[in-house]
Amino acid sequence: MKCSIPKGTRDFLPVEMARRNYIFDTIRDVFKTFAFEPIETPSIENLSTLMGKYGEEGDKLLFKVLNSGNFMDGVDFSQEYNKVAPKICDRGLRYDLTVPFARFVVQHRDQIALPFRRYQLQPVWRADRPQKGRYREFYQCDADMIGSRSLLNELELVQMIDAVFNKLGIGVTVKINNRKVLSGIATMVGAPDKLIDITVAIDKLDKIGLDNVKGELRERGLSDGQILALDPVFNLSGSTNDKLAGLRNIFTNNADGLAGVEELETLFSLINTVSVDCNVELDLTLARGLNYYTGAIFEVKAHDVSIGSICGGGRYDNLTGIFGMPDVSGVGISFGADRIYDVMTELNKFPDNLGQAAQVMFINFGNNELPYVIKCAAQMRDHGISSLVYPDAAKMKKQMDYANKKGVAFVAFIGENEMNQNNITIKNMSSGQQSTLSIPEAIATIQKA
RNA sequence: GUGGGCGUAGCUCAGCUGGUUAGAGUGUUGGAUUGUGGAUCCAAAGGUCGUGGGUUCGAGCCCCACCUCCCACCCCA
Repeated sequence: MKCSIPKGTRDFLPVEMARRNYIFDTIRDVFKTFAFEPIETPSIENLSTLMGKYGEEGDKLLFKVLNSGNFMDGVDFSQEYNKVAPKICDRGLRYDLTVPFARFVVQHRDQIALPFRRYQLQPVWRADRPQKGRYREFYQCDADMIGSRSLLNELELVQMIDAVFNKLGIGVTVKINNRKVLSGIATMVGAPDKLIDITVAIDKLDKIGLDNVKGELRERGLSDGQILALDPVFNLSGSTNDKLAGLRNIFTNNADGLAGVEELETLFSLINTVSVDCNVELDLTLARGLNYYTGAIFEVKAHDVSIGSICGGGRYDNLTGIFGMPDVSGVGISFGADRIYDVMTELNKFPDNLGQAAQVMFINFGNNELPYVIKCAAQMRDHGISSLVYPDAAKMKKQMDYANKKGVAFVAFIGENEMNQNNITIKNMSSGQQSTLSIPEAIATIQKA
């Protein structure tokens, strides 16, 4: 039988786990220092919780879970797939952590104090076609604050992004935009209903160029006049302040747009009051497809690596409203641990002392010495030293070879001599040095190494 | 969902314009070496050449279909 795992999923070897945990630990530490508390939610949610939150594309990418039992009874299978699916699938795998979090807040509103800040490190699933940096199962590391409209929250998210990538040693640019500015633009050209179409097209500006963007806008149903009306936006240039000032002029009498500009002005002036090492820039072409965003939107790109964004997020004013708890605004970011892993691999940024199965391995000479060996190993473990007793009295070469491959720091020899004199011989595997010591001395030596 | 590329040993790959018994390196196992690893040498095991069909006297190689993985678009972490 040929064994394999489903498309877009991966196994992780011990080395990989050590590196992944290094990323998770780094992110978790930053979240904790910003006073976020952990929660978890189930892998499967009711499909009704998930559907319609991520746009048409997102609905297609949801993994749906087939009902159990006689789910085919009374279902008309001659209908289209998207009509049949909701009837035979009541549940689906979560697509992100933000929507389940909104559901969580509504459901547990009596047990949490607003404003509430939580972090959550869990896998999500998308039925995308896999490719570089895109998996069907991947981890998101989310931090969200809910129940506060203060832009201080946005500032702290930027500081957290800065802290995480600083610790990991990755150079990044944080791009910031505001959905209200985008909808202001849509209103300005007289196509508020085309907000998504306009943003998706504008998003591609740096990739396909102005002419192609205009072509795409035309395809998406904007008139030539409307496209022409966008020119003042495309012509904005200069510093962040210049662009924001330009937008103010464009947005006279455009309440939505002006509100967005004001938020951006406030956020950028806040950012200027703190010290941030990474690049932070205003990017008016940043759109982000998830259609629950209503205010600030963030996206983080790694320098020197061509991969999608490694972190993203934004403010959502009414996500809980869908579940029956209106007027609770939230804002959050999500770190893509798997992409960060890929970036760090490509840039060779992992520390090389990560992960070690055992600090000391006891050579197995046979049943005579074994009771003493077991006692020694127990003492080592009591002192927090990870210890391994080779399970079989195999040939010395084989045992040494194994210790070498495992990368254990010390090998312990306990034969007749050592046992009789209550000693232990330990060998440092990287230096090759070897000495016979009392057990407390050996413990001290290993702990020092 | 659309387009492109790949598929030969556990892994990385070679295999000539189609020719008889499919190779190397690495890894695995055993030995040289009975209380000492990384090096070297020897030996062994390991393949329905992605799957199915077709062309041919003859297919790993040519043709068709399907599958997989990779890459790009789309979208996004």
